[in-house]
Amino acid sequence: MELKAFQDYLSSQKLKFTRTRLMIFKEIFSGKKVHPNAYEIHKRLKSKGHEVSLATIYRTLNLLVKTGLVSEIDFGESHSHYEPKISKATHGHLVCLSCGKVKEFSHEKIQTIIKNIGKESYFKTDKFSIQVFGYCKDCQKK
Amino acid sequence: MELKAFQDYLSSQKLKFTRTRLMIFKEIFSGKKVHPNAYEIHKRLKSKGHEVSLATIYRTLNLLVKTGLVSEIDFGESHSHYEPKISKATHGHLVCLSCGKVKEFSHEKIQTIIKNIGKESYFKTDKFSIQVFGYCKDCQKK
DNA sequence: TTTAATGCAAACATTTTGCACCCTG
DNA sequence: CAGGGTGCAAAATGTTTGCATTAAA
Repeated sequence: MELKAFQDYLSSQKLKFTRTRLMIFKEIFSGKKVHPNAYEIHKRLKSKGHEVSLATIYRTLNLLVKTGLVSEIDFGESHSHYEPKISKATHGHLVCLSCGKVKEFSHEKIQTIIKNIGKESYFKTDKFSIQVFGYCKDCQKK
Repeated sequence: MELKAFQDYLSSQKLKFTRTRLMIFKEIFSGKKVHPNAYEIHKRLKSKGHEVSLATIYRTLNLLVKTGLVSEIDFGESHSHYEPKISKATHGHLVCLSCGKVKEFSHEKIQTIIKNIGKESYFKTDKFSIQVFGYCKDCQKK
């Protein structure tokens, strides 16, 4: 599982597996379908009585992104959000322009198409991100 | 053409069509396949002898985005890039992780697929963006 | 006990804003 | 000439970094 991979990465780099890193890791891999930003992680940990500085949260997030276990995503705001890269199938996000809610979707066909587009341009595709902006079911009513 | 649309928007909002706004507009719609950020626009204008403050550039960019004539795009950096929304066909970007070069691609099939994904979720799609990251032909050689 | 991790505050980078003065309509 | 536009500097945001202290291994 992912925690093991994180620990392995840390020891391979002679880095330390600390309580703080574990808490941040858990907060992202908590299973809830959320895409927290650094501040939200900070807030959630605080509400559980864990005072972790924002600086450390940013440092750990960068570490997790480097390991490849976490993706940094952009919802058109001025800050980044983070999500576990558990689902092997690449997925995109439906972002509601009214309430900000985010819903994931996945579609293998798109993945195939994009790989082919890359090939046509002699471009070696590493990863891709799709953000779809619009209005969710609830907000359309208003 | 787009300049007319910009002028119409300005007068409809009782805003003014100034020399500065025209220069910024031209810099984005210059026809070159570039996706400048605010600072690059500033630099390019300066090199032509036009001293425009960054604040004004940002204000004008926000205005152009609001009119719908310009799109704000994100290449995974800490700042936004801007491009004219001329091409009716939605397109994505191939962003080289090594040299930063950006190449556009378009694919109607993806557009159709995404519209359908929206429908399945009762999500009213407004716009979407696809960024593909990888390595361009030249950088693969290194 | 050695080396990395953390918190804090300061530094940074990008973008926005308040205000005095300037220019367009 | 009235009301919006602009430049400037300061503020606001989000993120990173230097350094002294703390804690893994």
